[in-house]
Amino acid sequence: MADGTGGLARAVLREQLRERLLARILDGEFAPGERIVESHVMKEYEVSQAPVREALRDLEAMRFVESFPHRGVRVRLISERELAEMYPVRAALEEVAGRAAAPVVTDDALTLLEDEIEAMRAATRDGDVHAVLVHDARFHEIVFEAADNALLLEVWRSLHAEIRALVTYTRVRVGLSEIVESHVPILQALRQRDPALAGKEMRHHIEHFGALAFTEQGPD
Amino acid sequence: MADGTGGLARAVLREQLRERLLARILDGEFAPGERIVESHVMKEYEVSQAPVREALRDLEAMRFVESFPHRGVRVRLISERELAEMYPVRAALEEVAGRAAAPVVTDDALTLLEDEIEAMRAATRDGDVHAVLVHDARFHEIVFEAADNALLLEVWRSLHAEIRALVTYTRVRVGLSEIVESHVPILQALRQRDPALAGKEMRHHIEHFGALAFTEQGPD
DNA sequence: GGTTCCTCGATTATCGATAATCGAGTACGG
DNA sequence: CCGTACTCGATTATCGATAATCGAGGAACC
Repeated sequence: MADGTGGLARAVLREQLRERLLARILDGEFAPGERIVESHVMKEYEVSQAPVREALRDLEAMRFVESFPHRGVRVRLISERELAEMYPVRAALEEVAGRAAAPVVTDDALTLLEDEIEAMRAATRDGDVHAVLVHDARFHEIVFEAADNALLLEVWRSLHAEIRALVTYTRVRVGLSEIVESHVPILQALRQRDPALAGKEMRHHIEHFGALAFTEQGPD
Repeated sequence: MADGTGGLARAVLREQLRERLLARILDGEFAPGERIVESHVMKEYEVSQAPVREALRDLEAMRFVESFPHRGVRVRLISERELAEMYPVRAALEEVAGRAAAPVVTDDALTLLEDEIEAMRAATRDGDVHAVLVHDARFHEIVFEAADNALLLEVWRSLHAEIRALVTYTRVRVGLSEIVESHVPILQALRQRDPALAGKEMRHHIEHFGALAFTEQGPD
């Protein structure tokens, strides 16, 4: 990071706090449902209340936390219902991204996508579910970036909290390698620069696993 | 408003400020590109800086304003490019909403939709473009509400700034009544509770006018 | 003449302190 | 016992003041 200070120092405090708190949420240090108390954060980072509040407000806009007047902020607890609601939205957005990306995707981006698939395969061999899902998310993000539509990318990113929550919820009984290999047709469609096909593959990819997550109850 | 006080008093200041500022942005009192200076707002509403900053941050999350560190906040200027980027995203979301709403739409909601169409017709007779677009937006919002998917509704609302900008940009050469009447097939599809058809009509509705707005250059 | 440095008014970012609000625990009356 | 009213510690919301930063304009230098 080349921060140089080892602590908080450069740039705007609010932004640093936001990043730090986000990292702690993603690491699970702040568990879902847990309160984040302004005064505690103040003391911990030795800053005053204003930047803490503003950082928390940013996180609220990013849907990672929720707040109620006079009752503070807590890490958002994403219900299965909300996760189920996400699937049709995400499927639609992914289709748009696939369609938009196909005609304009660069060879560099295609290489990056291939790298992510390889990384997923490696993680699968190690049985590292978390790593698979991280590279999975990154794969999709690359497609959205390639689509060259800033608004589309931003909207997709606003689902980050929900997508991230999959990592927690997913007691996926589907084989990891099935997830991984299902990315291949997407990459192929993009290679062919076929918008309709790329869109279709993206949509099916999401819908397929969405359906699995909520209809199948694997054994335990 | 039934505020009772005539000024700012009840509920959380930040929220009141947010609503007031938003109203002024939508009314065009704060023009796109114009700066909003914290100290001026402070004095005007006789509040301190913190709630003003937080209200502005909310508006930033809602995409109505943008801010840069140490350089303050300005009303977001939505370019034609961004507007063009919005169409595929919006079309996809509207299709999802139509599909989701069709099976579960209530008779009350259908009545509301009909009322909006009537209101659009009345506004058309008066030649009131602004009113037509307001009822147009409301029509779509009702469909999203009927879809009973909180996330979908929230995502759609996050495009509010862009949708609103259409009002400004739209030098639509298309006849107003064409816009208005193009809502009728949507309502019909919803009445029939046909998800695929409702989705298709919603998508076409958006794509049609999106295409018009950016390819046709009507006479002046 | 043009570039660089500096100053200064305006504005934003942060602070420390106060006021308002909440919710759990407790005392009181039935 | 049960429900209501009250108290109080914890926390959030707001304030007024200070520190940091920015951009425009002017002076000094090449």
